[in-house]
Amino acid sequence: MTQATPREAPVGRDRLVREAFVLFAEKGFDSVTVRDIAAASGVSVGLINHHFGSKDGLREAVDEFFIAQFEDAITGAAAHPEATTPEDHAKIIDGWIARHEKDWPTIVAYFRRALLEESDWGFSVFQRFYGFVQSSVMRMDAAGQLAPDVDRLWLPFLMMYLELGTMVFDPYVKRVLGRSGYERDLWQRRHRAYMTLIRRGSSPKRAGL
Amino acid sequence: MTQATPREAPVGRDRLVREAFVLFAEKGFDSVTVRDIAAASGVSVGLINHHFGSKDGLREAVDEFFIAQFEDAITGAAAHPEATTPEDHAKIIDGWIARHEKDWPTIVAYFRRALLEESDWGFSVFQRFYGFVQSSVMRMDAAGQLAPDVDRLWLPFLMMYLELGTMVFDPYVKRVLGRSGYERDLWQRRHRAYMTLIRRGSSPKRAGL
DNA sequence: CGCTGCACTGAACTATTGTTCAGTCTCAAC
DNA sequence: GTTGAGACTGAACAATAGTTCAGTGCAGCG
Repeated sequence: MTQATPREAPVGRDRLVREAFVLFAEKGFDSVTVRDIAAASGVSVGLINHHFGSKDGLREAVDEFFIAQFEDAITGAAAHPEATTPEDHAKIIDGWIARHEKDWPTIVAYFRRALLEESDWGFSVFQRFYGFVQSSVMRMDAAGQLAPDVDRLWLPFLMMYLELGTMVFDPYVKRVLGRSGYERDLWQRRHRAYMTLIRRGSSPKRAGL
Repeated sequence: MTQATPREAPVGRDRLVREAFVLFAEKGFDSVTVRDIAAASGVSVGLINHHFGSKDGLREAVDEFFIAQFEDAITGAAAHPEATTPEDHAKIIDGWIARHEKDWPTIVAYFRRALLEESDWGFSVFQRFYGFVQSSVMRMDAAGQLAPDVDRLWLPFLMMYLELGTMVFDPYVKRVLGRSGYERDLWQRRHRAYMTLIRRGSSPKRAGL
């Protein structure tokens, strides 16, 4: 309680969260045993329940750890109300990805599993991302950047599918193309393709059919 | 071996596959026990290993059962080389969905898991879907229906993301909107929004900025 | 020095789960 | 009627996993 408490960050707890994060991302929650995690962290099995009460408690801690990383991506984006065009909000996302380049594969893997499991917090991430994209679309609309016949309900979802789909289906793209869509040049091409599609679609200029 | 063998379709085996299909879709392979499946099917636990050798054997049988249903969707689509526009191929998909309306939620759930679990056959479905969409795009291109600056590599993937994203993220859409995106009116709206986006994008007519 | 609190250990415990197998029942074939 | 094959049963088995808990070591404190 006094200020300079000497043991404020139990080393075991910290290691457990980080190692569990990697293992959960790699193999999935059910397929990882507490003994795996303890071994990878170099601690004993008992420590997990000592700190987290149960394996599920550890999962919650890992989820919080993961969300904390996303936090600045979402709130950081919301802190840019001047972002009105798709370019703007895509740039914010790209910036965040660039900052997390090192552990990007692990983040993608964990996120995939979170979506699969339909956990509450997975939904909360989805929901906040939706709020971000949707308000972005509303601003575009207010600025007269949206054609009148565009569906205001579905457009945000479709934009999210393009963004999240890139993430979720990247393992398959990798197997089709032989390389990840997140490799720099491919990613930049995807970026342009996304912009083009959102703005002008795929039909040639002369009156779309 | 003679022609009219009386017990050609063991009732137990059949029920096990169908019930396991539903349970796997609902809760995921790992979360379903052989006892769950046996109880739901009204048979004994031993029967599973009698017919399938192991729980994994049952999974393979369920996968085959599932793929068999998709087979006609893919090959049926490939059997329509006259389909050139996005409308055409969307119509084929819609037709298939309509034919499977009854067990559509289960199919979506199972497919979701297959894609997110990165199973080999999940990839093969992705790959074939890619082949279908990609050749469809190539035909559009040949027919002069593609703007010159559209990225030929990414467009098929982006189109797939819109299609598969609707499927994979539907549970979340359901929680945001309170209804599934596959309910008829929403689905039709999404269909139009998809078409509009693919063809003309979201910008107003007067030269998209 | 003794006390207290806390991180940490690891053997033991318990529940669950996939698998096995000896045996039953049914039905077609001879 | 006997036989054989295959569907089917369910108690028993063995492995695995999450959890418990008595105990250790150490750091701060009076």
